[in-house]
Amino acid sequence: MLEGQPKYLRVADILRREIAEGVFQDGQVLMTEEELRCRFGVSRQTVRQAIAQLEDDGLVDRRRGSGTYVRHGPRKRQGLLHVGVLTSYITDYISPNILSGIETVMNQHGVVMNLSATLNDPRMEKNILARMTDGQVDGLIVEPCRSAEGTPNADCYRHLAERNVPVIFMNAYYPELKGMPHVIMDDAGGGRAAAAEILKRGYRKPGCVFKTDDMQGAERGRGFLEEMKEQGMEIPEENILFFTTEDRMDLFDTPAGRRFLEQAENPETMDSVACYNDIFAVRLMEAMRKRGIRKPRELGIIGFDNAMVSEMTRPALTTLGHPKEAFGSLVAEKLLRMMDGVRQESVRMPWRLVERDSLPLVNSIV
Amino acid sequence: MLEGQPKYLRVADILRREIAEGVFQDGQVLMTEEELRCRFGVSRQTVRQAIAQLEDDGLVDRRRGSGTYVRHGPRKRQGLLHVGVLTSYITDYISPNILSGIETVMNQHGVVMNLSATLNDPRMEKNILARMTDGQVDGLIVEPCRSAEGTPNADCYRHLAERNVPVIFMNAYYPELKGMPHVIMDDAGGGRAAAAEILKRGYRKPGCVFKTDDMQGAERGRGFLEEMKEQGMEIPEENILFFTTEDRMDLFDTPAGRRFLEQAENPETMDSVACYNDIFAVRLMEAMRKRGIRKPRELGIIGFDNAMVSEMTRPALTTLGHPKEAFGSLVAEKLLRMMDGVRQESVRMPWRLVERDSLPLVNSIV
DNA sequence: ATAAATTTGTGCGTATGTATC
DNA sequence: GGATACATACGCACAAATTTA
Repeated sequence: MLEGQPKYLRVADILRREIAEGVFQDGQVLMTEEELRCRFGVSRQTVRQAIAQLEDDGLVDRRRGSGTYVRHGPRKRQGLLHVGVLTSYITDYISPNILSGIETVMNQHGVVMNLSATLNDPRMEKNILARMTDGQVDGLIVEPCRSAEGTPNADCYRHLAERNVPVIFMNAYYPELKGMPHVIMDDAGGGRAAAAEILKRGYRKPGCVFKTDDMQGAERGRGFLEEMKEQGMEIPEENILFFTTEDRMDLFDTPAGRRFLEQAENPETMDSVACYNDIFAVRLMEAMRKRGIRKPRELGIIGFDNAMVSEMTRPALTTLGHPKEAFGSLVAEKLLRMMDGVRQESVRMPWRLVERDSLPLVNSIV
Repeated sequence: MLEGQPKYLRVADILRREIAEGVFQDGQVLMTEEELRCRFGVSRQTVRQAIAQLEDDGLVDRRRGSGTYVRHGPRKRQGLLHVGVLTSYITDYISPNILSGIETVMNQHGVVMNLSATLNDPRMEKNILARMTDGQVDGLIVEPCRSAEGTPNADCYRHLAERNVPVIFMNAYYPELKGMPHVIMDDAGGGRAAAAEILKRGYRKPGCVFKTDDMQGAERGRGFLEEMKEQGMEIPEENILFFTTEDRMDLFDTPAGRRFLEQAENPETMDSVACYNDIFAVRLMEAMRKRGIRKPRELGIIGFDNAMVSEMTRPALTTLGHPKEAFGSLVAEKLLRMMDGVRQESVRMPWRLVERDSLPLVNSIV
């Protein structure tokens, strides 16, 4: 055979491309085996072998006595609807709360949930998407990985879109995927709110710790610094600590982390810190306590998310509260509506300040 | 064709079974297409169609010019391994803790987790299994539904076994599925421990509330009643409340539940209760408090699982502690070993009494 | 090292079965 | 019932890869 490739694969490729290009309408389509036999000048067996490939890919349905049908849009399943959920982690931090909101709504609607963790790794994301794409789900909720960098998996998402599998993003989104809605927190606004609160409470030497490889961190940091600047507060570079997923485990043991801690030890150079989230707020407290040079109370700290830990630390964390369960429910409900064919707009939810003990008024510090 | 089934499927089934039974050794095996043609008296094409099925299931490898090889042990995948996890609920009660243990281990081994909830409904279970069976996962962790009644989905599990997908059950198991290992708590032993503890602390009018449609509840109840009997304590029927998943939401609003509460209100008829788990222990406390007739402190209560709520109630719950994270990790590790082809034994883990305030010594009651 | 034999892969023709319209 | 279209089944020929003599 010319080209080395067997005939049936070449036929399959041609048909695959034509289907992708929309040559065939959605209803009853694809020529009969007999027609294809004539068109390509091969035997009917070869045509069947080619179509078997397409069927494997979920591109066509063969119905005995009726014909071979092109399947644009999601595979019609008998029985229950299935929804895929991709998060960075399943049982970490506030994920269980968000998932609980999603699960509740899905259960109410009798929809099966299928949950996988990406560990914030785009390769993992690709791998899971590949299976989801294989006609496995009727809808998809995704928490992006390293959203500040865009995604190498845009093709996978476009592929889902081509099959009419609705996708909604939560907590962040990939800017290159225009058509897909998202539900996020107002991260830039949260950063501004944190800055405003720090200044309102009388702090004059603020610092901050923000993650830079996801959209949430980048936006929170941007908002924070902009608000500070607009209110006339210049923050020296040494008081700013940026980090990425890589050093999330031992941030305050890195050179940059240690330099930051030294700044934070001295009340003359730093009197308050806005932290990417409650985990890092707690880690900062621990690191300060371990060094034992300043009492934690002497450094004002504000976190993000209002995670469980924020209630349990001493002093209890002042933080911007993430709606968690309500957030998850909203995402789930929007996805269900999309699965009903109703277009959904993106949503940016506001933060709510949760005042506890870690960011006291300046003159109340002992 | 006789039997309605096409020949190629029947040939495939026979071969599948023989592979499962180990008729073929692992190295070079499976007879050649020509031999199979003679053996089954069908054409070579039909044999090839049958073998194509097995190949789809990942049971055999075909190598041109060489032969068709049986693949015992897990399917070699390109890319990552995928593990399916089926639990009753994802975010309820102690599930997140168990899942966290599983997730940690899976992440350490670079295995993708795929999580679905059955809502304790065998139909849901079947639905999810059907997709998992479709060559989607390399291993499966299952928390059974209504395990006391056996399962209508035994076929699905056998189907998985035939395809060399290892399955491990947790918290309970289906007795009809002999070959598959499980990791469970020693529920009967826990029931006995609860009974012994109640008597040791001087209670003389015990009652109990147990679920009957899952193995855990049935075993806990059995152990409890047996231990009581062996220690010479007869429990009147009115002090025993059995229930099923259906009335889990409003147990103490059912006729039987209300009768039980009336018994519990009177110190002469009941002075202590062993509860199926911590949720029902808390519900019982609430129901008693709502009726307002006795102070909760006057009724000794012991729960199961050491869930988060058990620390937060007043009085804090005395309970038998479930290892949760360690339990999940153990399950995950065993499954991974099974995926490496190492047979695993079932495990029954012991309970550990967590003494708090809800089951005080009798003479210390005010 | 080469040739021959073996084994799976590809391709075609034909006949018949069965579901759908 | 008849026409149509996919499903199953068989036989044959040759190609390509591997193993064996």
